[in-house]
Amino acid sequence: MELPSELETFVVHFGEMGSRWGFNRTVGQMLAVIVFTEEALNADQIAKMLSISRGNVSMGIKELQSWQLIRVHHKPGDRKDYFKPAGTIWELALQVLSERRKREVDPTLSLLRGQLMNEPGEYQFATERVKEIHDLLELFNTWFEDIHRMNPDSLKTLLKLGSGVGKVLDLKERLTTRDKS
Amino acid sequence: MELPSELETFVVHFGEMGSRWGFNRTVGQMLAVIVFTEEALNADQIAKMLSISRGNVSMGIKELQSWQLIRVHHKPGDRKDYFKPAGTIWELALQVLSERRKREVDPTLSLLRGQLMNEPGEYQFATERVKEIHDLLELFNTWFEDIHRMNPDSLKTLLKLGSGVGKVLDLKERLTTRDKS
DNA sequence: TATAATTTTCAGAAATTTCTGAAAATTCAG
DNA sequence: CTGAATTTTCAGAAATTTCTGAAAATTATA
Repeated sequence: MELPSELETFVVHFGEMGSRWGFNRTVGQMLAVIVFTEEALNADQIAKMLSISRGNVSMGIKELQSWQLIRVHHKPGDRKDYFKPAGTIWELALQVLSERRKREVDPTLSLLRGQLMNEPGEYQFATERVKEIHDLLELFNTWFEDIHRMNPDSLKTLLKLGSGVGKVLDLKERLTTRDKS
Repeated sequence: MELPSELETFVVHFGEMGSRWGFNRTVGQMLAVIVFTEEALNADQIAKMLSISRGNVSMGIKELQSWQLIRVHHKPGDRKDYFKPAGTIWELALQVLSERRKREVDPTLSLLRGQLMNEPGEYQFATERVKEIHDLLELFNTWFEDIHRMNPDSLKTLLKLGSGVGKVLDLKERLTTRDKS
């Protein structure tokens, strides 16, 4: 199992990108070979394709599993673990977003929450900023949770509509605010 | 200008977070002191508050400016540069998202685009994945661009609605598809 | 249970990133 | 212009992250 040179560009690139997503270059490359290869791959194959040590692959696999991006498969009569993507491209993308939200937003949110509990109000200016950030993240969080539950097709429709949703909202407004006028 | 110990927790925390957003710990801490402090700060004050070198502050400022997160101010009779956040918390958050999109999505998109041009179709499986990722990112990109233009209030409304939008869409569907039936 | 196959761990090495601080460059007032 | 104030640069040092590979642990087979 060689890394086809046609794929090399992608693998290298997704390595670079991976490091922006919260895991390191090698882990990004591992994800790339797993996603772009049709058959499931075992650890030795991955090590060989990327010219990295077996131990490194083991750690990378653990990382990708903690992100729930890959899944283990077994072949009859073979004791090795084989790995495949944990879903379609669409599902993987949502999963990356979801994990990043968890790692980037949640810890901040709980810190801010805690602080707003105590905060006796001495640093008024700072406290106001804390409140603003808190509300923003909370809003984002519930929105994302909500969105994440939608089935892919509705979600795609929604994305395609973009800010066009604004217009639909106006429409809804006109239709549902009889009580207000 | 001392760093009030009440703020230390936040500054440290936003340092950690900063490194998840694409800049390093120190740059994250610099952003935090600038955002949480009411008066504009100069480079020496920032260096002192965070106990880092003057040179480091200079580099951090450049970074934060490249992200368009801070802005320089001047005081009459004072030649130093003073820095303030480049907008409200809401605007800063959008700006961070916007820059991240630019740095994480755009490069991948152009690589994929280029590849789909050439690609004579030898690695069918991989090519399909390339196409899927390409379409997904393209969809996300236009959606974000669209959304980014909305004024904060409409955007807030939209976020609050969350997947409730789905219901509104159904409503719209029923109201606008007379032509189809 | 013994042993062969496989995976995981982790100490130290290698690579990368970040930081310092002195020197160079820039800016501005007189 | 001159020179003091300020900012920027960047080589090397320090800190951090990632990687290797051999040993330990685990798992499955016979």
